[in-house]
Amino acid sequence: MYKIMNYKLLVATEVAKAVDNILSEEDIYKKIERPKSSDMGDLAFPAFMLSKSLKKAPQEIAGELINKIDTSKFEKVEAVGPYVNFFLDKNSFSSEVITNVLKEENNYGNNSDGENGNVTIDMSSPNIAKPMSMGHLRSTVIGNSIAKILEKNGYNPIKDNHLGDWGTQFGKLITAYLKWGNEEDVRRDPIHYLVEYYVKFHKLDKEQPELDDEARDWFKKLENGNEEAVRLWKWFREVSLEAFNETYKTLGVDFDTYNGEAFYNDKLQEVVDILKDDNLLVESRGAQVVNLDEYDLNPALILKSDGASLYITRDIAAALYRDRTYKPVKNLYVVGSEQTYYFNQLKKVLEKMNLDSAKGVEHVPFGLITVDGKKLSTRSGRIILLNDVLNESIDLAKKQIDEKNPELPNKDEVAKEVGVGAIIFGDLKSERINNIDFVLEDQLKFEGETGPYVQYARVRAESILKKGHADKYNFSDVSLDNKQSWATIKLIQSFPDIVKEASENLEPSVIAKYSLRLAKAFNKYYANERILDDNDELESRLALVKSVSIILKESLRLLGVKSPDEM
RNA sequence: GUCGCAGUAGCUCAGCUGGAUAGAGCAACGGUCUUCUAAACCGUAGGUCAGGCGUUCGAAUCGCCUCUGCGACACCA
Repeated sequence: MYKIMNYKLLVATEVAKAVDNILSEEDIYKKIERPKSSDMGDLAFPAFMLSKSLKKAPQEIAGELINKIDTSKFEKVEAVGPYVNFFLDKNSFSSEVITNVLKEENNYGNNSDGENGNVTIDMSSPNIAKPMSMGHLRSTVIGNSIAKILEKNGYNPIKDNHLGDWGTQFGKLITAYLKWGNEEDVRRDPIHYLVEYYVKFHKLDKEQPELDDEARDWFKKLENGNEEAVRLWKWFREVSLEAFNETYKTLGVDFDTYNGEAFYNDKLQEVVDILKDDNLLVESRGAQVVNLDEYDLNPALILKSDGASLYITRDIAAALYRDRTYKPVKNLYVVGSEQTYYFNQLKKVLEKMNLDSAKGVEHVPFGLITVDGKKLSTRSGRIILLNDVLNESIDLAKKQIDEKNPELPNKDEVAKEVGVGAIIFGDLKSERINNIDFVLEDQLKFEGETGPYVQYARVRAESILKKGHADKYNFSDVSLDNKQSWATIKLIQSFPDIVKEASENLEPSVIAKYSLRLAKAFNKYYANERILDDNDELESRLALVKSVSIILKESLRLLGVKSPDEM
């Protein structure tokens, strides 16, 4: 593989030599920083830490250092106050970076840190017979992006949709359906009608408590494998999943497994047995619990006092199953931050069980979505339907296309890519832990720091490449030596670091923010430089444009956002 | 009450895990399309980094305290 030069290391080596190794190369390397402004150079060494051992002012040290440092490998080295600023050789740096990108193409930035280790990702997890809301969007889109980021870092992600497809609500649903339901309606619009029945049930059961008895009875039948109950359950599950898959298709997300809660039904007894054998299970207030006092946590309830299992029982079964099936190096749960406490408990229980993958269990929390500062809930009717938001965004994108580029061939396809891209990007661009107070107009923005902004930057790049017949060049001799392109090139060079950072922090926003920076730098370049001018550097400029296009597309791909060639 | 997360421009957020004059986008105001797609670019204005104390040569960043908001605190998921 083409090995790109590590410029930071180069600086560290030169500084270490110049200070006669008073500080180790490693220590210096860690302290090297990137100046905010490019007229202060490309890399800088702050001389503060030398002032104690040399007993001199850092300004003085910086001034002396520039005379000792071998400057031949740099364009310029200068002392500014307490800093030694290094200016890289633009020509060779640019040439090296761009040649590398064009060679690697969308593999640029790949690394093998993950050593092909399996990573299970518990994500999305909508409830059967309920609509997907904006809350599900977050888990889906964050999980999807993390999977792609991990893959680029050499891991093998396994996306598991942990469907909410079991529980007492199915007793209610079956009861309601048999009383008021209609097969044709459910076929036509499953979620809509199933929710309607469910809501009706909840309205009436206050005055008709016999409904609850009936529901309980149906759930019991379902658990015991009653044919009618199982048939209906399977059917509800199937039609719901079809509706979900429609949404997933729109979002461009797929899964490796759909092991919902029901999948673990026959695996719960073993969990209880194992906990008993390990003497971890104790009785408390009539329930079976795992004590977690030593971690300052409340006990984890494994079985209710009536003997029924709980959510954590299934999660333990799931962790056990994943442990055996995949031997994961990480087992991630992309679930809202309100469940942090719960996941602390889960992890500790798994550790007490000595599960190999317990150390790799990690909750990947994200902030709450609220409306007017209040939590969403199906019951209160404060809910935002994901499909509605996506459709509105797609419609708006369509309008924009009709206005700005009416001749565009595949308008509907592009409107979808832009509209959906705006929603996904909007969700991923800020740190996932931040809460989001939902305002529709905020979501439907296509200008400024948005997905469409990044898409548009690449569209411009593609347009130039087409007009300049870029495919006839082989870009063998790239040389760019001007100020306009410099910011863009430095960003391109940093992409592999960004990919690592995103992976280490499990943070898609790192990629999103990077893509904005690159798009912005490119737009600026585009505005100030005539790329298609026929002169010496034409080929090199096209090579740069091509590199930008490759990386913008790859960045968006890592976020799960499509990148149209025209818009 | 205890624990967790957060508090940076009118609004939404960055600030590279301690460094140079705190940065973007939106909104406001002004400028730029006979030339590569104006979903863009340029400019103006906007700050007690919630408050306090401490560590340090140096703090928006680390520690402690206070205030404010949100969330979680065993038979829901």
